[in-house]
Amino acid sequence: MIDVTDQNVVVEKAELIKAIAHPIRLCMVKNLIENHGANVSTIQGCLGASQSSVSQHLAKLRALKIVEARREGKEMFYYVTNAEVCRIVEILFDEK
Amino acid sequence: MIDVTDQNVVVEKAELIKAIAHPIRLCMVKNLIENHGANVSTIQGCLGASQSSVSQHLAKLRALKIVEARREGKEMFYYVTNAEVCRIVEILFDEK
DNA sequence: TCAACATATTATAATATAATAATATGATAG
DNA sequence: CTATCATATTATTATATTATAATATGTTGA
Repeated sequence: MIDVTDQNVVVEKAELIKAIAHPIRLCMVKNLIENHGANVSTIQGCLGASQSSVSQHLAKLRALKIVEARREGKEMFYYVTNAEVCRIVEILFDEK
Repeated sequence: MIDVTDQNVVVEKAELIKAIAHPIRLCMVKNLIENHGANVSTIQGCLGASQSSVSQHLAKLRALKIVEARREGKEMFYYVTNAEVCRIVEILFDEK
């Protein structure tokens, strides 16, 4: 009666939104969407967070394929690659 | 340069999605939306969770006004009252 | 009134997440 | 090659979340 597939989907979706359910990460994702990506120092500048903190939060977003990064010389350029997350952020910050 | 209002909005939104960023709570909300509400024993039956666990998770959802409850005799009837959350759940479980 | 049912609350222990500090890696200019 | 800049990783501690167990509250029928 309990569909295990469905259960797994719920767990996965919960993990996905958990990844953006933190002020720093949500702010990062929001800004990355608005600005079509940015490098780490820029992201850091916007928030008040430490280098290590920003990097660790980005690692979590990367782990769930919410963002990806490409190297640009010394810097890393991050951008959002998850359409579902984009839609959710849109709903959250939509001035209706 | 840093808009405190915006900061607060981000914190609030992060709290909102954090409330549904747990498998049990996400499953509850999803089912409550699909079934237009339910009483606690029904909710409990669907999940494998204990009475106490279900009740505590419902309390969190209540605290953020994601759900409300009305008494119906001995039972409590819960239903989702947050439109934003409905839209997010819709996106998450939409068979595209 | 009281037993039982449905649900909520509280306390506590287990686990997960986050912040901080220190160190490591990779790229480039010189 | 090496110093420096940009970022990542690791270790550790502080804090928050969760599950479990026990107890409390409110409702109803006998």
